[in-house]
Amino acid sequence: MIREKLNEFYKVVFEKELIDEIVKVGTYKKIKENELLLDIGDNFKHIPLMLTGAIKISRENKNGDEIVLYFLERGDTCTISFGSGLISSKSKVRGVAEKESEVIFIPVSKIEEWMVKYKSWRSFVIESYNIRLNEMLEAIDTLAFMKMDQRLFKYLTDKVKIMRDTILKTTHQEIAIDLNTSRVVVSRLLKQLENEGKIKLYRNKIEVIDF
Amino acid sequence: MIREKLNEFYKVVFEKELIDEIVKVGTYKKIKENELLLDIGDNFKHIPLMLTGAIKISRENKNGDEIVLYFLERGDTCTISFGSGLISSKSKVRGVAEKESEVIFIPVSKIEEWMVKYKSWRSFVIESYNIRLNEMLEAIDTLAFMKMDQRLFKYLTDKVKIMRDTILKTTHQEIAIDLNTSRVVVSRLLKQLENEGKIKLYRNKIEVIDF
DNA sequence: ATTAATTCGTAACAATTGTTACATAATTAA
DNA sequence: TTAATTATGTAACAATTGTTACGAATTAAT
Repeated sequence: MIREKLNEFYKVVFEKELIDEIVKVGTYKKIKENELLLDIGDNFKHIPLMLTGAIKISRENKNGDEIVLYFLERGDTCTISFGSGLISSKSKVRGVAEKESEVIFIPVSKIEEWMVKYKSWRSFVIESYNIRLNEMLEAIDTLAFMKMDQRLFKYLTDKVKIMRDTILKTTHQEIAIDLNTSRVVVSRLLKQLENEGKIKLYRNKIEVIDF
Repeated sequence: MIREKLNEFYKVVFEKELIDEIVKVGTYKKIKENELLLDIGDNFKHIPLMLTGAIKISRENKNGDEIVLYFLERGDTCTISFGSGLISSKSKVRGVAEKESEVIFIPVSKIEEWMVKYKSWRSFVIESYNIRLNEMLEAIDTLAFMKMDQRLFKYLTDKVKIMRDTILKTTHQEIAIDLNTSRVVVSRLLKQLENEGKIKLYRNKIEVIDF
């Protein structure tokens, strides 16, 4: 079962023997919408390989303020500091399923083991890190250079791509939390975007027109 | 010469054989203050191992707006996406020497080669990525959760640590660029910090009192 | 059906940040 | 020395973002 899923989503990358190993030690899991995969401070013994769905990765400070960093998608893995060697490190981010998702969990100990044995795994881990770093850079660009109206529209269009649906089921309050602003600000800017013809507003629902 | 420098700054980490290899293929270089190490878009064939000094890592968007991400220090390396396998990737950040620095440059091709052969190198690369990711998370926290006055003070105290000097030689304009704001805003907030007794202002010079 | 809770809209105002403009002081160049 | 350049201080105002408050519409609960 894991083998089929892996072949469907990762076959271009991994060697036959590596897939055998993944099948042996990996555990397949279905994650329900809004389910918490990992929280800040959890020290994780497994890293997830995404098969289907989408995971929202966010960050929270001590005051409880939150901000969404990026989304994980098919083929992604969340290798944000799995620690190396003996140190099993603690998660710095939160991951919540944005919709029902399928994931294979790999024990952290295997990451380094396989890095020695399999070139494809080595590339995969490094590539994952690079992708993660680029996502972080994009988040930084967004925060540093964009105003709230642009950030909001980017948030909406990003989510449309992730959800593969131009109709987003969400509330202004939820968006406000994800962008670390207030509901009133979101409502105001959404109304503005609607007046510009870029979106249409409904209760619990936003249709993104122009993306 | 490289061997001595390596032993001085990295001996706790690397195996004897690895150090031999670094000595063989690495090139030692002294970087002058304000010298550009790597620019955005450069595709780099070498990664730097920092020995002494400090490198300011920043990001720029298409409009030319800039923002400082973090500083590299002794023992650090800048492995922001060195690419894996065949793809030699382009730099997404800019690195400028904040003061005179010593660096050993390693050909990118060796990174993966040594990851197979040396456990210590494997740990080093992974650790570097993790450190980098954490720096990026800190940058994100700063941008997402702090107001400009706090960001400014953090900037000053971070720089004091890096420069190992409570007197910073800089101008308001320079700070404004690093924080992606305007000179007037920086002057205003600096004056405020001075009134709070946290800093003292001079021409081309800021003394940080409380850090 | 009535009540309660949730969601959204909007006004009014506050706080923060950005911009323009200009004056003064210090430094550098001619 | 004089003139030009650079760095800083500050006022006045604009734009953006955040907060409080409240009403209306919709949905959920009793």
